[in-house]
Amino acid sequence: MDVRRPTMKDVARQAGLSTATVSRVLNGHPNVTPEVRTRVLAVIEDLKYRPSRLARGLRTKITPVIGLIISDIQNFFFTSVTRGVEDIASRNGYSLILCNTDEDINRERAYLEVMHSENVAGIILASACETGHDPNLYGGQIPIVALDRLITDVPLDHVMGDNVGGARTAVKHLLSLGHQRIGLITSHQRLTTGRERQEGYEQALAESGLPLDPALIRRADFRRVDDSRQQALDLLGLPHPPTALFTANTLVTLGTLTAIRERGLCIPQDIALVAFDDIPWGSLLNPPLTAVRQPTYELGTTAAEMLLARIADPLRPPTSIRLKLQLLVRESCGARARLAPVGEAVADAPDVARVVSERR
Amino acid sequence: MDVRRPTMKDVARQAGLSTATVSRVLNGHPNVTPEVRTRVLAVIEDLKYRPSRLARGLRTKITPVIGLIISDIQNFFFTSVTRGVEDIASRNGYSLILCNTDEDINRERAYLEVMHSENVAGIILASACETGHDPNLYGGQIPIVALDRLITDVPLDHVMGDNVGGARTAVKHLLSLGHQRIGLITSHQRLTTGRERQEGYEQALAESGLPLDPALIRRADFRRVDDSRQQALDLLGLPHPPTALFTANTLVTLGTLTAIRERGLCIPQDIALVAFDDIPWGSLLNPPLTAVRQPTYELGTTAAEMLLARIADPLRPPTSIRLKLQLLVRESCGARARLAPVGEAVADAPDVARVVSERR
DNA sequence: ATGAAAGCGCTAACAC
DNA sequence: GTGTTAGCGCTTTCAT
Repeated sequence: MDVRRPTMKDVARQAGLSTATVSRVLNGHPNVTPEVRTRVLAVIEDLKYRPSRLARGLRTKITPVIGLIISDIQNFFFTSVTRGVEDIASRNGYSLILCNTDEDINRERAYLEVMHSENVAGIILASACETGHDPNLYGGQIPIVALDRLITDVPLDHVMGDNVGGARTAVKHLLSLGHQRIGLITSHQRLTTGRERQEGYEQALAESGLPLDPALIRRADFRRVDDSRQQALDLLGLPHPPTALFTANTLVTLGTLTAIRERGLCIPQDIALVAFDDIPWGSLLNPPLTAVRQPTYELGTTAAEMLLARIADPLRPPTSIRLKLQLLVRESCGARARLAPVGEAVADAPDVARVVSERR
Repeated sequence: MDVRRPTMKDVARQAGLSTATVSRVLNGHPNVTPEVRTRVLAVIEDLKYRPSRLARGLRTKITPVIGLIISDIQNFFFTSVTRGVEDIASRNGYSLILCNTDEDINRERAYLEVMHSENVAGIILASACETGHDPNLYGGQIPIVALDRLITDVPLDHVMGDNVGGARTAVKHLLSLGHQRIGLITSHQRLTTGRERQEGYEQALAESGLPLDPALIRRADFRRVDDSRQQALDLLGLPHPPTALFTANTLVTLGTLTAIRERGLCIPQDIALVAFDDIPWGSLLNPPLTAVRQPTYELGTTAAEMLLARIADPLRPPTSIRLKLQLLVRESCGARARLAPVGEAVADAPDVARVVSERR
């Protein structure tokens, strides 16, 4: 048994042709007799020949692979985005290398190095930080689309949600419910997402003429659920505690819910909550979670399409897309959830979508 | 501005050496003067040179990449496994290509083709089916470790949880609570996981001398949450409905919980539930979820280590590892959760671990 | 329409 | 210790 994988040479020999012709068949070149073409195909089938991407990539300098670098593979936001990216990629003949940095800038760099040396066609990147990027690694000849997080020190294409608008709507919802003291638990300010969501929070308060109480704004290390929990406990333990909470990302929401539960508080009687980012189990919580939902899958497809466009035309000017978010109001008693559009209004969006929810 | 990436030749020229020497430096070869070594390194730094993995791979026939093929990237089970794989991989200088088949055997094949032609060092695979694998694709020269799901038609290494034992313990727990009519909602039987968990269910009943009521066993298309929901509704609507439910995987659990909620039933008063596979939000549900927990991260690290071992020694006999599972009993009132070891007892496992849980 | 041959960037004998 | 050289498997002129 021959342990060696068959090469193009083997195919050529067995078909009594040259490797050039085999290559032409493989690449759908016009100048090939149908007769020859079928013969080559037969031999390929027979030998179970599979072209080496390595060799091809080395020669052509292009590989049909795109890289996706995310910071938390456990986060529903990113896995959902990934599916979007993947669908567009595979539909266009690209395969996907997915890498998880765990919010570690060094791992991010390492993976970028890998992708450079693998010569991938393009990269979609949710960077662990906003600035401090080596232009050589990030601004090189390989196209990069920044996902979810703004990168300000290198000119790139961007795809992200309308964080400010989403946060503003979330807080306005709480305001409309009559809350006057609304706490914010967010992440550190290294990431634009955290800052933008805080911006939305502040805008909403300002628009209602409410003062900003710094004591109600907390930052948690958003990788450590326990830290969010602690911040929430602090907030709830204040002499004059907030009546509502806005949590700026999934991990913070998790920690906050844990804290609320520990304190034996009930939502919404004791404390109201609106979360940024929906979660798969949101409707099963008690009460079901009200959240600003990002169009995660579309974020993924959009980023992938943008990357493909840039691969096709490296010279097009950098573009930036903000996707509209929706506030998903789940009502525990009303047997329904309301979907309210959010952020920069877009004409073609439904004003209110209604989905039947669970009884309780 | 030179758009071309610098090559080894460029480095060699600028350093006044041959490419062979540069290569030696890069690969930590002994026969290099320290003086030369530092000079080369300086030039590399200066030129921002990065070796091409493509060329290297083509030449050496090995690439420091391992592939992980999973069937559902949205599933916590797999993302957690992925982190385990990733940690071991990167610790050993490998990068990870992650591919998502969406339970589609054709996508699985396509990705395997990709990995073959990328010449990856090895593959960890959660296959979409038990049999029907092309030995050419699955039994070729590239090492494969089967993860989570048994592959019976090709001899491979296996790493998976003790499904039978886990399911048996789950059902025994329900029996110990006094339940006599226990429903099972599982997946189709194409996958060994579903069959094995049913096996455990049946064993537990048999050991208690209870009859098997086929009406209480339901199969759902486990990709469609709504199907599980429907099966659960059916079960709950029976003239003589079960008093407890055992759900065999996460998606089924999701559908079942939705159904229970729709029916306005309360756990555990109206219906008891034990799930196979824990979920991140399990402790936030009301009541918190009792589940058989798989050691997901360890499943990943174990599979990766097994793969590395096989890469190092392709001739070692195929081995199969079953990891022990634990029943995680979360009690809503008792302010604590109990961890009971499950499956083939292993001596060094703690008998009972206690974690403080939330008040309610 | 097909073949010969060069070369992509790297490694590994083999010389010296 | 360092250089020379021959490929790895493929694509792509340039001939024919």
